[in-house]
Amino acid sequence: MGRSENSNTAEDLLQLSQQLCFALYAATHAFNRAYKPLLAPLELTYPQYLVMLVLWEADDLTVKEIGSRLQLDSGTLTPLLKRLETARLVERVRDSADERQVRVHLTESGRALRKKAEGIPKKLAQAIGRPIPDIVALRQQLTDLRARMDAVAG
Amino acid sequence: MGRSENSNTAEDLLQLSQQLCFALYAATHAFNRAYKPLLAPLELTYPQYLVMLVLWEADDLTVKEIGSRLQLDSGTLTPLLKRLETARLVERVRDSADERQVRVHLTESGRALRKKAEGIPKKLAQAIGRPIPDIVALRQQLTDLRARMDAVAG
DNA sequence: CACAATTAAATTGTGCACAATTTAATTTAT
DNA sequence: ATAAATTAAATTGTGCACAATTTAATTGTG
Repeated sequence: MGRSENSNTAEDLLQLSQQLCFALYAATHAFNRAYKPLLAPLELTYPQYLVMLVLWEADDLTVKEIGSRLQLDSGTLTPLLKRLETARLVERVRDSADERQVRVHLTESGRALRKKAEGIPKKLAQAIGRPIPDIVALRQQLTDLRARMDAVAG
Repeated sequence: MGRSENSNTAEDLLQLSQQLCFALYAATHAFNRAYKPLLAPLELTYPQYLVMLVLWEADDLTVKEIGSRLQLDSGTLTPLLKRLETARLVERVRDSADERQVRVHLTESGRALRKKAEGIPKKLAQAIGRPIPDIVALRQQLTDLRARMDAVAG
């Protein structure tokens, strides 16, 4: 109000970036809530689902390799992978060639779960309810944003 | 590859929406990592910072009111607010008119902290490093997305 | 008025996320 | 070959996030 479009003050700028952070934070939580009922039949949490997606794409990875794909460290992954092992979806075995590494591979039921998971993204896409190009563009913007943030935070 | 732009199969669509979810998830975590060093001097976590932003905008709110602004429930807020109280940034008092409610208000040092926080969004905006209209557009898209997700998940 | 239903916080329990440290194996540079 | 440095997981501890339950106060209804 009373300020032209081309004279963004420092305050405007600050406020805007705050809103972006909060919008991101809120959208992520809303997404997680939307995923919950879709993942419930598989008895997976969203982070567990991400790990399964990674393994469905490339099986038999080390904890480190899974971590680099999802930007998570062993402090997060070790207990998560133990839960997946307890659920008989994966097995964790020390690499005999390099005993520091633990290789994670799918069990038969881990591979079988993929079938049950196939319907999920479609339902979620319906929930998003936007044209494909919009989804692509938004995804790309978020990926760029992440790259910038990573560059800042290391 | 070998598929025209206008023939998105069900699989494409599924894959795309998966990527959007993951991009959102990854961008949020990258944001949190970028915030950490900026919030460290204030000794606040990002969720604590969000609560302080809410209170700086409108002081003396009930736990419920804070929760509706941030989409968080008492299970999350009660321990967080107790930590802010321990840090002497807020005080929690039962409402004498309705003893079920707890009103949260800033202390003098809670109000004073705002000065130290003022520099943060600017640094973050620099980290984002994009033109204002792009930030506005992205924020709007995320807000819309959240609204759709909330509509689905209740 | 009494009592059922509702509401606001708090509590309990599970599961990330991440910093910091520890343990053990491997690599590198003497 | 051996000591130092590096690497991969695991562990420890803090702080969300959220479902489910509990407690206590208030409101609504017969």
